Amino acid sequence: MTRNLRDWLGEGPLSLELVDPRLLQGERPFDAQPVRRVFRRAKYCIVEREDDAWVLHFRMTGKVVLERPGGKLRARLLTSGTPVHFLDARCLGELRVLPRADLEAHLESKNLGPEPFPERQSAAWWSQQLQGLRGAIKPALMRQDRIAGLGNIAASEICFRAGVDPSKPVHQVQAWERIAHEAWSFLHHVVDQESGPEIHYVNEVGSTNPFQVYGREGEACPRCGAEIQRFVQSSRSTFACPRCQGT
DNA sequence: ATTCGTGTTTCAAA
DNA sequence: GTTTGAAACACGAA
Repeated sequence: MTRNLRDWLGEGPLSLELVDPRLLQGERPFDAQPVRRVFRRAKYCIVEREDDAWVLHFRMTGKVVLERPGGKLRARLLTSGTPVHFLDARCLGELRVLPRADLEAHLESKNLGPEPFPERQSAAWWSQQLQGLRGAIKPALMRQDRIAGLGNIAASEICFRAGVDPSKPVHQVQAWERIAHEAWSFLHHVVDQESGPEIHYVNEVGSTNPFQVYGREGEACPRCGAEIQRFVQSSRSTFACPRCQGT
């Protein structure tokens, strides 16, 4: 979505049409200012204008699209060309606007760990980033302050691809080499595959599930055919193959 | 008709 | 310091 936004916004003047006032926090960016930069940090998408910075978070159901097929419209990003629509079914997404000078401090305050993507990180790096955590590996992979950007789906998928039991305590994990490889491989695969004018979430009507275990409770494991299990860790659904991952 | 669960983060409490 | 649970929200499915 960040890449799309970069393409769609270009470098010309940008302003905001606010539809749902709850979306916006901070300043009210209704003037038009040229776009300087669009980039991603963890799950935040940042649009820098001449004087301010917009920090977008899509939470679980937010998205930006050019055409508006349906869904709850929360704002429009207005350029000299086609407007960009911020859709958000559950209305948990947010847009924070702050002076550009404050951006660095703002991101700093989030305590985000380093990025596992797009550069490939080593087994030692993964092991080191999660070092000292008491709990299970799957929730640990979602710790934004240790490694930024992995969410509930990625954590399940990476454990599956690496053949690691999501419940295994971090300190007992040996398969860091496989985790490092599969994490990178999954992220590239999913970004590649999900690229396009609109991101489709798994739960949306008419979308097909592109994942190997996530959302596939009761279905056959793509590798061994055993039934995929669902269970809860840290109040989030985990999906895993009991045979491949030894759960 | 309620309750549940939901690609997340943050804050309080254990 | 670390981990867990609830809340913010809307809505289809159970």
